[in-house]
Formats: sequence, C-alpha cells, structure tokens
Amino acid sequence: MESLISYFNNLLSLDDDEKEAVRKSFSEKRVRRRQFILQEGNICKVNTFVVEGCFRMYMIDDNAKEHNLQFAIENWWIGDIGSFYSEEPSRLNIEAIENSIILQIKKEDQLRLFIDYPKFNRIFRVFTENALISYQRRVLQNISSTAEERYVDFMKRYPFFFNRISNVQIASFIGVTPEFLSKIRKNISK
Amino acid sequence: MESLISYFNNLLSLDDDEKEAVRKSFSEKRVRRRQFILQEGNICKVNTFVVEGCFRMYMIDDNAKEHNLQFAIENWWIGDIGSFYSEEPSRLNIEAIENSIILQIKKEDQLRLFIDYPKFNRIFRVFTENALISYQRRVLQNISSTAEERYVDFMKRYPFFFNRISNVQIASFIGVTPEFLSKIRKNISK
DNA sequence: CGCGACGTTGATTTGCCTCAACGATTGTGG
DNA sequence: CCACAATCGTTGAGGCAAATCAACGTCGCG
Repeated sequence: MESLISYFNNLLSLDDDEKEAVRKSFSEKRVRRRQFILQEGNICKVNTFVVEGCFRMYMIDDNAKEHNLQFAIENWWIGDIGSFYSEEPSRLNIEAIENSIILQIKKEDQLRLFIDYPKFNRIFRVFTENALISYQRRVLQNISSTAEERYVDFMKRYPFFFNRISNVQIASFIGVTPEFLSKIRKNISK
Repeated sequence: MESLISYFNNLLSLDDDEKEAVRKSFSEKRVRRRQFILQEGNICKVNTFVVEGCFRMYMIDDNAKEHNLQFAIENWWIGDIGSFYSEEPSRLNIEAIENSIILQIKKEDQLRLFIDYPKFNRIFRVFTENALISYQRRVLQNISSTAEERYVDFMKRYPFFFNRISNVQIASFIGVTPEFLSKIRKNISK
C-alpha cells in the first residue's frame, strides 16, 4: 500500500487526510501466475495498480488469436478504461504473467475520491494524458514503421522487460507472429 | 465562442463565472485551407478547439511519407498533447483542410483554469479518457485487422467524413497506400 | 487554358504470415 | 526425482496482403 502512496506523493504531495483516503479506497489482492483479473464479457469494475508482479492485457480476435495491448509491472496501472467508464462488457482479458500483488479501487470509490479530494482528479488526468501520449506514439509507429523498427524501439523503450516477458508476448504486442519475430532477431544479431 | 461554452455545458453545467473564465481564456482565430497551426520542430503551445472547418494532424517519416494521426472537425479538439505537456519540439504537423474557425488556449491559461475552476480538471480528464479509449481501440485494430476491415470500420464510425476528406487522407489514416485503398473500394463495391 | 491533386488500374516485388517440423527448456503430476 | 507434456525459440518452404512503380483520365483551381 505504501508503494502506491509514495507513487502519488511523487506526482503531487499528499497530506495525511489524502493518504488515509487512499488507504481506505484501495484494497490489496494477491494473484497467481495465469490467473485473470478481467475476462472478456465482464464489465471492468476496478482500476488496478501493480505493486509487484507482471500482467498483460489482450484481445482475442475472431480467428482466436491473441493480441497484447499492454503490459504492466511494478508501479503501472492496468484496466480496460473503456469498459470501466461505459460500464459495458469488456472485450479484453487481463492475465497475471507472474505471481503478483495488486491494489484495486472500485469505480464508485474512485469517483468519491475525485469529489472529496480534487487533487486526485489532477493526478489521474496527468496519468491519463501520459497513457494517451504513449498510445498516440504507438498508432503512429504502427502505420509508419516496419516490424523490425517496432521491435528495436520496443527493446530500447522497455529494456526492463528483457528476460521477464517472452518473445511470444512481445511479438503479440508489436503485431507480428512469433516466427517472424525470431527471424527479425536473427537478422539484427548480425 | 458560444459553441465552446455549450460544448462544456453539455458535459458539466457551468456557472456564469466559469463561462466568463472560458471567454477570457480562449481566443478566436481564422485559418485558411492549407495553413498550418503547428509545424514539425515547433513546440505545441496551445490546445485547439475547432468551431468550424476541418484539420488533419500528421507525421512525416524518414521516407518523406505523411501519416495522418487524427482529423478534427466541429466540436473536436486537436493538438500535440505530448509536445504540449513536455514542451519539447513536436514531430507533428497540423494543417487546415478547409477554411476554419478555431478557439485556442495557451498552456498557462489552461493550467490557470484548472486551478481556479477545478471543474475543468474533470472535464479535461473525461475528454482525455475518451481520446485514450479511441486510441486504444485503434492500436488493437491495427495489430489485429486487415486493411479492408479498418476501412469499413472507419466509414461506419465516421460517416460524416464522407465527401469531406479525400481518399488519399483516409488511406493515410488507416495506414495503407492510396492505390491499395482504391483496390479495396473496388472490391467492396461488388 | 494548363497544372497539380486525385482516383484508378495493372505488373511486379516484398514484408510478413501460414504451416510444419525440430530441439531446448520449463513445469507438473505420479 | 523422473517422465511426460506443454511452451518456447528457431528454421524452412510456400503463399498472400499490401507496397512500389508506372501510366492514364478526370477534375478543380489559379
């Protein structure tokens, strides 16, 4: 829990009331590798902060293929924000890649936090802006780069995923097959 | 200006003070077709609301090819949010596709608005969330759909762009060449 | 009028996928 | 602790989606 407090505190310092509100609003949970915290068809009712561990969020398409939209490790947020706000069933799945510890807040508690402590409005606005910026960059990259360029950029941008996320998962994230990623890697290593 | 007031008012009703603050914070501008409101290398210092007209935001890649990241028409926002917040030079261009009328707010005025009238924090948070959701969907679509599926979805989602944005621009948005889009259209019309 | 953007078509090339096979590693249950 | 299954990473042959390049008619605009 204290890791979340200090995460917030780094963005915008919190007073004791606000810290206490955070402690009351979030609840801790442990999940094992391969467990799901969201499955397709369900409404995403919580926003999740990763204290320890690793997750992937992905969609299954009509041909039963999985496409990773996002990973999340320590101090990252994860959730289907579309389903969370619209309260419609999600098309996404969120699965633990490692045994993990998370902190979750329910929608109503988050809204309450925004009303009672406006500071969190600002914090979450900034957080959403940063996510938006990174998705924008990714759209641009998808429509303008080759698979090799996307892979090189991925490794440069997220070096800490090395040895933590398999190449199968990385391939799915950058939008190629594992076989082709293998050929890319072979090609680069020369 | 009143179109912006009623845009805000629809999301979260404004009192007279807040309306006045909006009038003071934004300034109106007219731009002609082919004029730029942001060019690569400059810092994006303003957030823009389109009152009338149409814009496209695009990147030029190393092979001098243009890639449209976003369009904006009446009641849409446009700007390079990454450059706006980081104050680093933008890699994007924003060009008027039609003669247009816009309302712009400078970064410092927007921050002031957030501080003086917290309601705008919430409004802009919601606006950013919606943008994030749509970029997420686009990333997923780019890594999971064929060009034809992306085109069909584009036309269904944005039917009001029909006859307003050329196929060259649409092709660039969905990430294909104009020649291939032409073949897709031929194929669909059967 | 003439020029430049647009939309289209065809021929060719290429980036990436599909399918099949294999050894190496990991994990799991008996 | 071993045996077996499952997942992973890799390689190769063949195929398909989309890019490239070139050409041409149309249209709006200066």
